[in-house]
Amino acid sequence: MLQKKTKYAIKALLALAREYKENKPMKISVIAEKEAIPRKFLEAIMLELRHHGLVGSKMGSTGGYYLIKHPEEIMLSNVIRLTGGPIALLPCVSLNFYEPCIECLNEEICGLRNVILEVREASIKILSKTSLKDILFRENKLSKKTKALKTMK
Amino acid sequence: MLQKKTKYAIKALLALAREYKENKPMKISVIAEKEAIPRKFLEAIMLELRHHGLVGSKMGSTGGYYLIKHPEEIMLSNVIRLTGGPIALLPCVSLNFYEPCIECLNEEICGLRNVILEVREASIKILSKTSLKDILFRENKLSKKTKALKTMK
DNA sequence: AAATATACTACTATATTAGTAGGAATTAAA
DNA sequence: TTTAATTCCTACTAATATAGTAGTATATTT
Ligand code: FES
Ligand code: FES
Repeated sequence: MLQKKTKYAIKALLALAREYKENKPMKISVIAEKEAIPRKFLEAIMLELRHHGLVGSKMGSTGGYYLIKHPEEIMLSNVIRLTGGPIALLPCVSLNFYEPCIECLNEEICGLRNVILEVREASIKILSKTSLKDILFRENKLSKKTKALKTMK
Repeated sequence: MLQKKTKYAIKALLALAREYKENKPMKISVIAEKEAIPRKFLEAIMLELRHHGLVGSKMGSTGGYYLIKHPEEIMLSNVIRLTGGPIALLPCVSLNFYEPCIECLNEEICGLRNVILEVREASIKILSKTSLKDILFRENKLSKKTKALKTMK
């Protein structure tokens, strides 16, 4: 499971992406309210995202956060990894959180690892081609669909 | 990430599967040593697997555990779920550990959920078609392959 | 009866996650 | 230049989950 931190980060970035054209900073308090994220916690998360170069910030009374890259350049796999979420199901197949399996003497011939590797590849394939923009696009598509369904009733 | 408990469970079941033809019980102490699993912990895990009907047991001096189903009938997705490991990356897309996302007012139009759903489906697809027997088969294939590579040198 | 297994309950220790408190530094506007 | 509003940063705390252990009861074979 992804941590809440990761989920909050994604939602916060989506909030920024929705108003990206203007590229003016959005306040933490605004993001927090829009996305229902604990304010202080979000503060810590945004700071971390800035340290990783995903967002920029402006201090002072007209300050806030803004995306540094374009919404179509920020991939889900990226955000997950930056916020500390391993995608792999086992440490022995994780690129960024690798640890050997002490019980398995030989990784190369481990059948379990081999399957889990396949799962990771399938997951990464999706997550690394899905950008913030793609998610917003899905949002639109989904809300149109449900609206259409409702009028049909 | 999968819990150690889940990984241990899979490895223990694989140990039973390797000698399945005989279908005679294998002692916890033997499994624990073969797979390098803490003995007492494995005891608790095997007990749980038995309660879930995956293995049977025999008490007494010639006792131990044995598979109840055939190795090709026990799917990885099954073991993961029984030992408490959610496969989904978010609770809102988990079949067995479902919880609504309080911050997302409407699940149906949540773009993030939509992507994570796809990831889950891709993972399940692999995990639910891979049985213990399949893993053993991979083991064989992999060890033949690495052997061949070594002789080439 | 002795030896040897599993069955079961109830802990403990450790690590991780989620979140908070409080103040320093910065900026803009009055 | 003061004030208000914001991010920046360090250092906590609380809650939860994971990993693993202890000890004893119960069953089975010899
Ligand atoms: S090497 Fe990781 S499960 Fe075997
Ligand atoms: S409903 Fe779960 S992330 Fe939106």
